[in-house]
Amino acid sequence: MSRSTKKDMLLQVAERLFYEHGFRGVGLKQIIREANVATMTLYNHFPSKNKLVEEVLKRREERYWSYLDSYIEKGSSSPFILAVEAHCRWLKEHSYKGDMFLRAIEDYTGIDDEIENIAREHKIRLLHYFQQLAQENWDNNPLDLANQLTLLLEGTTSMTTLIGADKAADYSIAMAKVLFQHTS
Amino acid sequence: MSRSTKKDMLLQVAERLFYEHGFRGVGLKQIIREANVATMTLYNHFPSKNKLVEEVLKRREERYWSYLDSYIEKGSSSPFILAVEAHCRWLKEHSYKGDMFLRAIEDYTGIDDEIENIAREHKIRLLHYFQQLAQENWDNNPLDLANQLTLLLEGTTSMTTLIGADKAADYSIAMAKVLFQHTS
DNA sequence: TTAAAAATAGAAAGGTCGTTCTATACAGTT
DNA sequence: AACTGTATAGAACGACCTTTCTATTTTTAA
Repeated sequence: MSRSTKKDMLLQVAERLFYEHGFRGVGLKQIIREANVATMTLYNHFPSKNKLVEEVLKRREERYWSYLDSYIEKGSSSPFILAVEAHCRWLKEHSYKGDMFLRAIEDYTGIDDEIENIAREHKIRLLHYFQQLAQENWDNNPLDLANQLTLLLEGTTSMTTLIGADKAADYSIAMAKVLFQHTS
Repeated sequence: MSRSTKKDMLLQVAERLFYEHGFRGVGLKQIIREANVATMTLYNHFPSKNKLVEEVLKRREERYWSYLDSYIEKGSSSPFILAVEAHCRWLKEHSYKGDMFLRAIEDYTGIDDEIENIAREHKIRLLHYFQQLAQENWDNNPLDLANQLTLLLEGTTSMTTLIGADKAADYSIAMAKVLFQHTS
C-alpha cells in the first residue's frame, strides 16, 4: 500500500472513530489498529494526535462544503429550503450523533486553540455563506435570516441524535417552509 | 462542614466542571481539589465516577425541569412561546456551551447504559411534556408540534456556543413567534 | 468522656494515554 | 548491488486516570 493511501486510511478511520466516540474517547492505538498501520507511520504523517484532529476536521469541512454547495447550485427552489434539504441529506448519510465541529469547539476550547479555531471558522464561513445567499435573494435582513437558518440546521443535527435523521429531516423541512417560504 | 453539604459541594463542583470541560475532560482529582474534599469522601458518597455522573445529571434535570415548569405555569401568553423564553433564560443563566444531556448521550452510548438512559429519558420526558402542552391547547397535531418545538430549543442551545446566549435567544424567540403564533 | 463514625492527606495499585525509541524489513532509484 | 526513504512490530517512557488502601485526625452522640 502506498504512502498516500495509508494517510488516507488513517484520516478516514480517525474521522469515523472520532465522530462515533468523541475525540477524547478514541486512542491512537485503536486508530492504528483499525487502519492497519504501525505507530510510526501515523507519527510520520501527523506530528501529534491534535494535528491529526485538525486534518480530520479540515477534510470533513471540505466534504460538507462541496456537498452543500453543489446541492444548492443545481436546485431550483428557494435556496434556503435547498440548504435545509442538503443538510438533512448530509445528516442521513454522514451524521447521526451530533455535529463534529460543535463537538470540537466544546472539547478543545481552552485546550487547543488551533483546533478550536478551525471548527469555529467553519461555522463562521457557513454563516457568511448563508448571509450571501440571503443577500442575493434580495432579502432585506440577510444576517438575521442566516442566523435563523443556522439555528434550524443545528437543531436538526441535534434532533438526529434523539429521533433519527429521517424524522428530524421531516420536521426540519416543514419548519423551513413556514419560516422561509416568503423568500424567492 | 456536614456530611450532606460535602455531598452537595461535590455535586455542584462536578456539574460545573463536567459541563465546562466534558465528562471525560475532568478527572476526579480536579473535582476533589475544587470541592475541598478528600478522595475517600467522594468514594464514600459515590461508588464510582460514573455514578457521580448519573447523580449530576439527575440533579440538573430536576433543576431544569422545575425552572421550565414554573415559568410556563405562571406565564400568560402561548405556552410554546413561554417554553422558548424559559429555555432561553435557562441558557443565559446556566448554559453557554451546548447541552449536558445530549453530550452524555454522545459520550456514553455504548459505554454506560445507565447514564445514556438517564439522559435519553430526560429528552423523552420533555417531548411528552410538550406534547401534552400541545394537546391541552387543542392543537390537532401535538406530536409534530412537540418535535418542532424541541428542534427549535436544541438549535437554540447549539447556537449559544456559536453566537452567545443573548443573540441566540433573540433569534429563537423570533422564530417561535412565526412558527407557533397560531396556537392559543 | 468515651466509643463509633466519618473525613483527612497521601501513597499505591493497575490501567491507559500520547509519544518516543529501537531494530528490522522492504520498496524504488541509480 | 548499494543507497535512501519509508513501514514494520513492539518495547519503553512519563504522565495521568480511576480506584483502593493506610494511618491519622476530627466530628458526632450516648
